[in-house]
Amino acid sequence: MTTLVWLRDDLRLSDNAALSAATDDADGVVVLYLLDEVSEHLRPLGGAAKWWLHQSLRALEHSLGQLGMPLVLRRGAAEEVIPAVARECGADRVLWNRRYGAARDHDAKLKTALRQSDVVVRSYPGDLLFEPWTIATQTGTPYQVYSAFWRACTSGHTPADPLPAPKQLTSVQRDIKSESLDSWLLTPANPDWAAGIASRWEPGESAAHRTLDEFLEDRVQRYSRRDFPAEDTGSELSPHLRWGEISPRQVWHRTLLTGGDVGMFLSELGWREFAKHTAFHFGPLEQRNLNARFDTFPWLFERDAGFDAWKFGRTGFGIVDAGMQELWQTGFMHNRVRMIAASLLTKNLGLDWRIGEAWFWDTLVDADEASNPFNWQWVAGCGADAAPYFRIFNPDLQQKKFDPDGAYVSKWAPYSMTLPQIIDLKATRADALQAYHALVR
DNA sequence: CTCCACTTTGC
DNA sequence: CAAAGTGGA
Repeated sequence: MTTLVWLRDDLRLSDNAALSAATDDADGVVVLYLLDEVSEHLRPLGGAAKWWLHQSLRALEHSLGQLGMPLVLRRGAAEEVIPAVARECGADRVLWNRRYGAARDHDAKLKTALRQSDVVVRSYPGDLLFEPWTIATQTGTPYQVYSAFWRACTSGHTPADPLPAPKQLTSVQRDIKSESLDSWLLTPANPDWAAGIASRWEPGESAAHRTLDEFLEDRVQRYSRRDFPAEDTGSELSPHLRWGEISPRQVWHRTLLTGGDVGMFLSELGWREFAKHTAFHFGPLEQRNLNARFDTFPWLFERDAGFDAWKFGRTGFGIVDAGMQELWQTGFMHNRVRMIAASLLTKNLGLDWRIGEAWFWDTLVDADEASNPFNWQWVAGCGADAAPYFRIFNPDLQQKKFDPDGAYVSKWAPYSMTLPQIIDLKATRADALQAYHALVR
């Protein structure tokens, strides 16, 4: 028996069910990563995500290499390339870990096609704590409210124990054709805008675990201060989770082992879970409003001067400008600052949330198919939330509250203090309230 | 059916 | 302290 393991959003060796299942194969294993930029309905990766992917594949190549296992790189449509590679290496078994977004239609089709040509196909739990179909209300419908969702997850379910990394894998004897990672041009060359990203982040499985260790050693106990962006209490795990360099099950169990006041952190893992379950049931989330009532909402869809100012942190609202600079320079923005920046775009500038979501998609190293549009919709008011339409952040007040000594603003956008504010908060707030009110009336 | 609870915020 | 609508048991 020869096994093809197809890695996707699971660029790790430990807690990788598909990879572990291949260890019993003595004839040989082929491990493949496929860059699929042609299949329909797959969202093209943003620039920052591509940068991360490149580094993460390098790290994966290295750790597989220590097991004597090459990483085969291919490009093309999964429905063509996977069967072709299976034929090339004489694989009679193909294994992968599940995806829960738009790609799962392709996976399902491929599974059927491979089985028709007598290839054994098995899929395993992917990058979630719980399979989406196992969490439902008493009437069997998906949850639409976070608190009830998370309550249901945490009472009555326990995430599976993580699997250890395989100790050995038998590589197939023959040479399987592989493309060169550099030829994919995932990292920018001219100009190299990724320097700031590279100095903040280290992709790869071992860095992911180091990041978790450092967080659990100390910052997790200050996590109640997570709303203060200058205090660096975040876990910094989001991009590692995005690429599956670490699994949420590993994070969950290691965190509980640490003990202490970890509930608040775990519930952030819960938000990630909720976004992904919501995308599974109702996605894709990046185009349609979850709440269809908002389909007639008069958001502007113009990438105008206001949008340009927002993009590059020149709005004159310090905390927003600082966040946008942090994003542009390092591929990341603090969670609360994301909410404030998104609120300014959707409520005060009156722009369509999809415009802001697309910018985040291109610039965030943790840009996630579910979390990113889910959270934008939450702020815009059309998402999975029973909150009132009049929840509009005031960036000046938010700054006073969460960056009281101005440390965050002076770190990222000290120039902002002298800029004029591009809109009048009071007037635009009133406009937004009126538009939202017209919708619910 | 009724009742609780809701990543709130701004004033 | 009020703004308000609804998911979920």
